[in-house]
Amino acid sequence: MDFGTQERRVFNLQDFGVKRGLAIGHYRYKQVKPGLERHQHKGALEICYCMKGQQHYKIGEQLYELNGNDIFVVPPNTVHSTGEYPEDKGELFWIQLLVDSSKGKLCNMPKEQTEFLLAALLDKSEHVFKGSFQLKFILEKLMVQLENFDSLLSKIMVDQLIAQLLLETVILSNKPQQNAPSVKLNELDKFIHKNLFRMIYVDEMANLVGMSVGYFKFWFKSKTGMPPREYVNRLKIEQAKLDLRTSKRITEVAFGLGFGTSQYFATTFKKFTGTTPKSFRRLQRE
DNA sequence: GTTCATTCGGAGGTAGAATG
DNA sequence: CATTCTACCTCCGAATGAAC
Repeated sequence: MDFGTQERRVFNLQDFGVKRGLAIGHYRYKQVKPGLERHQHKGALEICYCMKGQQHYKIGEQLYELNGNDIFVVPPNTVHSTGEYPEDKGELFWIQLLVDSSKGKLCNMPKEQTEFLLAALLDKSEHVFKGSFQLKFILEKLMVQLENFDSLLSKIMVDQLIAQLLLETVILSNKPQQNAPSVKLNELDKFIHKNLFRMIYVDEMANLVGMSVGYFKFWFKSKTGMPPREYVNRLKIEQAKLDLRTSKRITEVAFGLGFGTSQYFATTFKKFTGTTPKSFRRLQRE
């Protein structure tokens, strides 16, 4: 049941009789992993559902940034990678579907419905758009079914869930994107940058925008896709990368960003970058 | 001396439901 | 939309020790 405890899993959809499917996968990393090399999926489009944290994709020279609750579609036969970025801390699902209609039906849907859905997705490829709670629900259910696949009932469920998933994804892709950055979020950003050198508590941020702490956390996550604390730490680590290019000692950099100890700074740094401050500095100098 | 991995308890943060 | 409550859990920071 708790597939979330495993950090990464991939299912081959062919094994489950989904003729138009290649693979479906899920990861939940507590710290970054090495990035993905340039690769492509022959005849298959890939949909990525970034649930938590952040993820970058690069197609050609174009870089795409996904935050929590974002969806991204990679067209078939398109070379893509995570660029210079790692596979980031966070949670992500992906599914690969064959576009060639001669491979059979997709989830037992009538042909024209399948082609309609896939065409709609291809149309939105290389665009980032917002997901929904419903999607997470479907994806988790799907993974549980694949994990405990035992009967015809499972097969029916899997087909149903994939169909639901695609339908929901297409509906979301057509929704107008309200990505006007909120005024409150801008203020917060300024506040955080100004106070990057010290500890920043969540209740301070909540006060700043005039919300209760409890609601603030919910609101913040719905806007940025990550909890307040993580957002602050990401910014601190970005600043740390700059500071490490100077001749400051690592301990100084740590204290300068409000970390209580250099040890804790090192672990946090590694969580978001994949390397420790010392080796990061060494790499920069080479 | 400096940096960082490991371990561990408590503080603070998070998710989710119930409610106005 | 905003608030409060609560059970759970992660993260922070101190201590220790190893590697350089």
